[in-house]
Amino acid sequence: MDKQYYPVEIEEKWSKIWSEKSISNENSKDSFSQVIPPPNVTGSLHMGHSFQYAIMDFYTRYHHMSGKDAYWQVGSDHAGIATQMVVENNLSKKNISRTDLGRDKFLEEVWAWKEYSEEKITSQIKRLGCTVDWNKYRFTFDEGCNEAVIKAFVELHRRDKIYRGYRLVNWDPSLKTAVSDLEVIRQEKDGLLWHIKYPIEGSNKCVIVATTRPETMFGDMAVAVNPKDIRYKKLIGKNIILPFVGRKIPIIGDEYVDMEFGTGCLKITPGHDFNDYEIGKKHSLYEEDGVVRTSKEVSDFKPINIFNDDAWSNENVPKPFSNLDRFKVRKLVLEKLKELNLLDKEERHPISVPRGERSNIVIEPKLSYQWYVKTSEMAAKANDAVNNGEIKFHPENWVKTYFNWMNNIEDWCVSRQIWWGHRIPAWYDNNGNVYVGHNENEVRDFYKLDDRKLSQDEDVLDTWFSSSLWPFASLGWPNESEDFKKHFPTSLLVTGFDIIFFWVARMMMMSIEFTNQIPFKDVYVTGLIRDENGQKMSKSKGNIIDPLDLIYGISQDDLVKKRTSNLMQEGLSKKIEKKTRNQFPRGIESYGTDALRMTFFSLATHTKDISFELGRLKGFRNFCTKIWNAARFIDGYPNEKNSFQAENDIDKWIHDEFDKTKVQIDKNIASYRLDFAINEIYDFFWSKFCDVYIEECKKSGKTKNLRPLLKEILHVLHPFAPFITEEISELLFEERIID
RNA sequence: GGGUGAUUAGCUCAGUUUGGUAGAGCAUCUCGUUUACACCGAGAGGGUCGGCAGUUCGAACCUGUCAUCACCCA
Repeated sequence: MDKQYYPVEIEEKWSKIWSEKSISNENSKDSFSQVIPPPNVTGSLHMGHSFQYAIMDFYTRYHHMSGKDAYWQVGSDHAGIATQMVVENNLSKKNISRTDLGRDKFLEEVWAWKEYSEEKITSQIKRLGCTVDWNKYRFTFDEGCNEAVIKAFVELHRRDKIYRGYRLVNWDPSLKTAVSDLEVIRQEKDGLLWHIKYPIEGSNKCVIVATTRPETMFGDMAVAVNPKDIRYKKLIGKNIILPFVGRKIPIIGDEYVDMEFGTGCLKITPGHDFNDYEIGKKHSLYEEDGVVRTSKEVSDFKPINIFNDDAWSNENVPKPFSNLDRFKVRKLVLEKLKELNLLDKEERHPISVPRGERSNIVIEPKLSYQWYVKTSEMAAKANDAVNNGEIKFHPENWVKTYFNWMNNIEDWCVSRQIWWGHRIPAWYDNNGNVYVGHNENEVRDFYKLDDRKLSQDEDVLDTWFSSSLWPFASLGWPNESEDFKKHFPTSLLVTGFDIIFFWVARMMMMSIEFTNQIPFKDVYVTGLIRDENGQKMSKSKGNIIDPLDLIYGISQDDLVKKRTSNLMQEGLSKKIEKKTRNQFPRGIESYGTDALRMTFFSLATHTKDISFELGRLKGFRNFCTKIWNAARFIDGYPNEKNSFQAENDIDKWIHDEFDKTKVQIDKNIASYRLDFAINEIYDFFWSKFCDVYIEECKKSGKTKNLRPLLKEILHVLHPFAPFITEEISELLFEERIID
């Protein structure tokens, strides 16, 4: 054995071996299975991935070693909007837009990018030593997944659980697509509340409405007051003449109006606000010849839309306000209102601004046709599975979060107006009739259509739609594959709390819908890896650490270069460089994968935010070195015995301690407390095996049990630190632990 | 507005389910290089467990309340 422990050499050797073979106990009837949360093909893997993969790999190795047929499905995610944005950004550097290329050419670019990113990601997963079978690799946009997606969509449609509707959606004006409510991030901000005078028809009086969005006044269809409000009660039924537009809009009474808020008068803009939409619908507002009326027929409801796809004002907005960006419209409206003395006052008011998760642009509610999945019935079944204990969350507390959302779940908007993704299997004829089917021929057949011209829906599906099928689609569904039969439902899902709604809940709904089975039994919910100050790691904060840099080490200059290249904001560069040089005066040392892995386990506590601190990593590298040196010491003694046999009190003591440790570790593993488990083995190995037992053996000279005991310990240690244990096993015992 | 979580040694965190002398890693200090390991060994210092009140013989842990911070939903 080398005098020094060089993790990098050892790890490269074993990760290559493991990437070229798969482990399985094919003959075992007992299956342990899990699917990887497929990483997005948007770039490379970060700390969060490595963290979760360490846990998944731990459980795969552990269950494999206990004789189960352990299977870990590997793959990656096409990540619709995210990937399309990356490719668009790359193209924009060459001054090419996606519309310049057209749909087909653009998709070729995305596929090329996918190959590039996929290569990077898979090589990283391999380098981490993950025990997956690369022959079974899947991609959420491969042929099989496409088949699954189409089948799921068509089935849902034929079961009346998917529909096309015209309503208000969260519209991202920069990406020009609808997004789901989950993809909208709300940002608290200091804003202003404007009080605007609206003249009452046939009088010289006004009502004053308070609004945070004066630019939407061109879409106003009513002013609402609370019918209990004695100030305004008598105005109900009268009309307002909308400034600039001249539209006559009614004053309506609705309990929804908060009398305490603002002036107690609410302008109703059903085309551009979700609450207003509901009120507008309730009163069935519609415009006719410049007059807005209410109706008893919901079908009469017709909101007015004042913006185009890019959130510029459209032809429903009079000059000079038309054809302007929404924020310019606001500015101009306020100016003109002031001129007309219709702006009563403005006051400070905290507002929450909805922004696109990906684009970070302000989301504009917009009326459009979209496809929706009906969720209530599916959600109820998923909830049953949690309530009756079929699916368990670890830590248990996360069920609260789960139910918090599931009990208020809304229909899921699944259509996206982008190009990269599963095309919606719907066709339209020239009369606007919609037909859903597996392909055009099947559609004609199913609907018994003549040879009328059909054109397919241009839209694609939300990425999470395909992700929601992943646990069974990746195993072969809708085909009755061997993997599906043997490994579904899966045993365990390891994922972050941030995607419980996006992913976990939706997998549960879809799985029960299509397989009649739960997708997984245990959900191991992990926290999110933050920097040493608990801050989210992000490019713009300049605090990102690449897991590979912890494994290999990196010089200060290279780290600075990595953190400051490709920054969106130029000015940040100097600040980040200074901070980085301060924090890492000598760059980052090489710690190795085993040390990183064990650090992750020790951090896998029950908290949401996990601060990653190098001190912890250093401690586990020291531990690896300790293991190496202990093995090297023991290697100095001849192999005299194949199994441990206690010959004296200290032998009995250590084996007793070892047994106790194993019991604790098994318990901790079963209850998903790898932080406890790693502490157990750490303490046993260092404080008991090394500090006491080896020292006593040295003194007494009774060293025959050292080798056999080490061998036993290596097996327990292996899922925690696979590389070093496998290397030592080979060097000392000429045996593989995992084979 | 509704919800969840956090607050413990200089730093990063366990410990709270089943109340009973406060733990780990890193950092610090002292001593040690006689043959596994200085990424080491022997030892040491360091915390009135966010504040207040209560239950109890006894509270980091249970109850109430306040404060600060973070996140989620509307």
